[in-house]
Amino acid sequence: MNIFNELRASIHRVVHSVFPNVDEALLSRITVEPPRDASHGDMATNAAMILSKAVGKPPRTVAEALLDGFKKLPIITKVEIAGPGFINLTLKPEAFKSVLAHALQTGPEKFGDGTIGRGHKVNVEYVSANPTGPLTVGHARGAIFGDAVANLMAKAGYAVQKEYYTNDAGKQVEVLTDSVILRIREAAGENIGEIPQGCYPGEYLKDVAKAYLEKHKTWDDRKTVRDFAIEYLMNEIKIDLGELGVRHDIFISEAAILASGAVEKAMQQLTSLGLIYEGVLEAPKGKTPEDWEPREQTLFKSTDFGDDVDRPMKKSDGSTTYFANDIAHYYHMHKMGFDTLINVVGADHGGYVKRAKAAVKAITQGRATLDLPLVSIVTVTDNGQPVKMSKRAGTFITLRDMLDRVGAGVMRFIMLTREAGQTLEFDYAKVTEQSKDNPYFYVQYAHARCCSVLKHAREMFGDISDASLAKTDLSPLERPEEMALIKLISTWPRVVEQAALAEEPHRVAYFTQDVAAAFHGWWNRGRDDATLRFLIEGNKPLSMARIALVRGVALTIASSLNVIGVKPLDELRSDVEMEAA
RNA sequence: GAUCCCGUAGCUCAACUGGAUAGAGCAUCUGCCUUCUAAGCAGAGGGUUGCAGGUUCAAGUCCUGCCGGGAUCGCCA
Repeated sequence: MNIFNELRASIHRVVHSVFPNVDEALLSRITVEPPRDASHGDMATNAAMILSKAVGKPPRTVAEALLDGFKKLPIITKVEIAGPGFINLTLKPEAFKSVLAHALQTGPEKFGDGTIGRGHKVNVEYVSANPTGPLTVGHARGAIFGDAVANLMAKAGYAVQKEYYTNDAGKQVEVLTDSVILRIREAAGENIGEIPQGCYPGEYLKDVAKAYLEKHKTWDDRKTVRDFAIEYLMNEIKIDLGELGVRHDIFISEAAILASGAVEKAMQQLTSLGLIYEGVLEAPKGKTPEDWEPREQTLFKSTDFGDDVDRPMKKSDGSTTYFANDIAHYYHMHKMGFDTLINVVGADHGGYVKRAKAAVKAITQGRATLDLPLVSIVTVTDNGQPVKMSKRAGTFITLRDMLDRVGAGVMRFIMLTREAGQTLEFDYAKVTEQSKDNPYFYVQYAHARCCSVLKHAREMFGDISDASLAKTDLSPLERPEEMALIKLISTWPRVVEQAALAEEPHRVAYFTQDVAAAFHGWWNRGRDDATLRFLIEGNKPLSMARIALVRGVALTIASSLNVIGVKPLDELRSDVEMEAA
């Protein structure tokens, strides 16, 4: 139930009846949104300004013409023309209250569910870290972001698949194999001296070696070592992700893609489209690599699709480049029925975006689109001081370190309080502080307060199940604080839609804070003004209506936390770990 | 040299993909609160949105050119 969309449809109907000649394209530019300034009413539409040119009249005149039609809409009580030609609409309070009733009926799981996705299949690929070591906090941010985007799109009505693409082929796993063999020899008593340059120095590989020796006697077969190491490390990765609450639907292996001949098929497809040729690339200008020499190689004509230079498909040793393999992978996903592909990558992949998008466009002949949201780095501090890196892992702070320190809930929430493209400072002291300055705590506190009120309410009035609250008469709710909350709650379905379209889960985190802030504000008013308390003895109708609203706040917070992947807490006590999950 | 990301209050960040007077929190200042709804409350000041042009009814948002920070630049993914 999304009153914004409903009202938008009504307004489009009115516009169409007044100006029958207006075409669909123009109509689609007409928006209905809540104005920033609440004194401008509940909703504002730009219809008159959009239509002005096509109709050939100034905006305010167009607005006049639309006025009567808007006034006749049943949920509208007031229509005003304002500013350059905005039409401000005031809605009946019942319109918003019906959303609250609907929320109580549907519950936290379903409230806010949208239909814009129309069951369209979307593949979201994220994390996809190489199985060469433990996940870092950087991976954690990508994992959390990707997971939230996937949840968000699923809630907006898309059929979402969460994918982990395992880069288990290529040079890095060979380096891994060398490094593990070294550690195995070390574990077997050999003196290996310093870890040579180019090998992974991390001590976690000692564990791999030890586990290997428990199962195998020799290590002269590289494939056995490699397969063992990959499986071992992938398993570790899955354990970490599991504790973070991230569970992928599907793991696709690069080695399997290669073995299946998918790369050859993709190459054939591109060749038949006339997009593969043998040629020589120019050296990059400015900074020429020292060992640069012109070389003829197999190139993909990505410049036809918006890229800056054509890209090589084969390495000098004849094997395919990672880019060629990725194209095969994307093509594979497309053939599995996904024509919206989202691939969450680190900000260091910025230079990769154009060519990847070009490739998908080319090989699917425009039938599929690829989005590559870039996730920036995380700097970890404790009280402003840089946090030491884990020795075990080598040079990174691991996801595990952070998980042990603050828990999954804090990580998931805090990492979504910043736009993905912005670097994020994550301060251990700040994010675990129990004060209103910590957004995680602030939101959980609001939810816990709601639960506390509901507990008292149950003692006072008995049955306050969602089913019975959904039938409660909400007409006693008329204070500004109450209406503000009701209106805020009713925007949740719209937030889901907008955030999903923009692929920006941070908006959900902000929304959650807005709801919490409004609720805390209402609560605080009750300290000074006893008539604003939730449970008023001797006034059951008002109390019940307020209980319904409190429950509505709680389930809206729960619903939005659900998208973020955070478990809402029913109570906070200082002697209890904030992280209950 | 090229490409991409970023630049908003003293600080950390928002701003509903072009809407009205650019908003929160922290910090600062001024009041209030000895309560049972602990982890405070209410209010105030604070801005040429890096700079300069352009597009239009309307620009933090789109285009062009600069300035500054970061990332990347054939055989790592």
